[in-house]
Amino acid sequence: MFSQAEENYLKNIYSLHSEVNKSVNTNLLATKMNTKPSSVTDMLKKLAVKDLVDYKKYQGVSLTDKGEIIALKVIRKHRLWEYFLVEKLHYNWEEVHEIAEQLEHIKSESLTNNLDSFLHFPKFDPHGDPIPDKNGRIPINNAICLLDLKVGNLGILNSVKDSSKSFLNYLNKKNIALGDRIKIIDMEEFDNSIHIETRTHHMVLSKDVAKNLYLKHFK
Amino acid sequence: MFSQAEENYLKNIYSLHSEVNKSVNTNLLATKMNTKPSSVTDMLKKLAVKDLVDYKKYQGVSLTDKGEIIALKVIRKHRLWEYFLVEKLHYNWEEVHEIAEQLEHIKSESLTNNLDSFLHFPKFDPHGDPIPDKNGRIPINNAICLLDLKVGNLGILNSVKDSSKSFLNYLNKKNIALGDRIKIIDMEEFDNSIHIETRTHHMVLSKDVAKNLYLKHFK
DNA sequence: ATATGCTTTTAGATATATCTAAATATTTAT
DNA sequence: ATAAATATTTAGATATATCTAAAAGCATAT
Ligand SMILES: [Mn+2]
Ligand SMILES: [Mn+2]
Ligand SMILES: [Mn+2]
Ligand SMILES: [Mn+2]
Repeated sequence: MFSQAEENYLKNIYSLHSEVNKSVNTNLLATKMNTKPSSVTDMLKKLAVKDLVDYKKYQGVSLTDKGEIIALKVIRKHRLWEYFLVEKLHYNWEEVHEIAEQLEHIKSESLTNNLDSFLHFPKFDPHGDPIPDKNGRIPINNAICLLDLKVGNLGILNSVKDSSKSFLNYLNKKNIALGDRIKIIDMEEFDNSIHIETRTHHMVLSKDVAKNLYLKHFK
Repeated sequence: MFSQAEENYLKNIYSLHSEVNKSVNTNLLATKMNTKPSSVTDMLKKLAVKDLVDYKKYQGVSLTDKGEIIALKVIRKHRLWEYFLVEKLHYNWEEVHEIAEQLEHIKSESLTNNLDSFLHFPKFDPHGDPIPDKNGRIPINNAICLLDLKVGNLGILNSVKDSSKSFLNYLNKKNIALGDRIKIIDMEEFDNSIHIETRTHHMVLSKDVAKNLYLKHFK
């Protein structure tokens, strides 16, 4: 039905849209997808013709209902496969995103749903991201970015925004994992670095790390 | 490393080669791959440049060692995924080939080997075809085509050559499955149809059916 | 309100994988 | 041995997805 390239555009438009909450612009999408703005423009025209995105020259792009349905299906497959890789094949959380980038494009509704059932309908992937159900519904996730908390707040690490090997290996090295209790000891105005306390350690995280950590149940 | 198109050519050259036991010709490959002879010629040139096939104009094609290694990896993945789909996701044997056509192109050696281990290193796929191990070794399978047996011979259905939905649904309807005992009651010279007896039924199979059935342990 | 710079689009090129139609080589039959 | 039939390749076209370089639109700062 849709090519891998098209599916990747839809997926990335979806995820940028949920970050910026307004129509996504060409350069941002190009950066995110590691391609050139001119390539993005070409593809957006094509997706617009297929009624998958709303796109007007120079005005940015957003998904149509039809486009969002496709995006959510790809995201559902991506996260289900990641869960499979960790739970059944014993991969670590830093190894699975790359492989799931391929598996997310396998076309078979029945495969997706049978996999879901085999895994007992998991609600979250190994990075804490919610898995859309077969109707495209996602549990709302009110986790808050570590950067937006205040000194003294306490929370449980709920999810990571960056699923790259390099970021997750950094967390591994620092012994930080999903579910960890994190307390904010201090925030440095100058560089937005954050001094935190976990159950076992004290450490200072840079802004670039903190912006990818999302917490829940804080107070 | 290699595109899906290239992998599909290598796989099909491999399987035709093991059928005809001489270099594979353009038209045969075109028919098998549902494409045109001119497309085949184009691709063979490309594969020859990459040293994956030996190809001389008008002389047919065969795999180089390098090409055979790739082909066996694709076949290994295809059959492991088929086994997974049947054993873990409870698909029927007629449903899995199509999905495996996609899964066979996922690129990750570790995924293939972890899947193999998760499945406890199966030796045969749901159609009775041998699964190459991680070194590309295949258990030799001396099953014999039903067409090549004689009246009075007795055997166990070992594998099917055609894994298409339509053929396997035909076998389902006739209540024929791998492992069934089959005895040859009569062979009709005129149209090569074969009268067989299973544990429960008598039936007549056409030549087109019989040529896709392979038996073992006959006498 | 206009010039400057940033963003976006267009024009034209490249690479892959296909196709149809025409040309050429090989095989087979007379 | 030649002609006819068949198989294969070439030439030229199409579709997708990308790129670079140049042109055009938009935002904003003086
Ligand atoms: Mn991921
Ligand atoms: Mn992808
Ligand atoms: Mn198969
Ligand atoms: Mn394939």
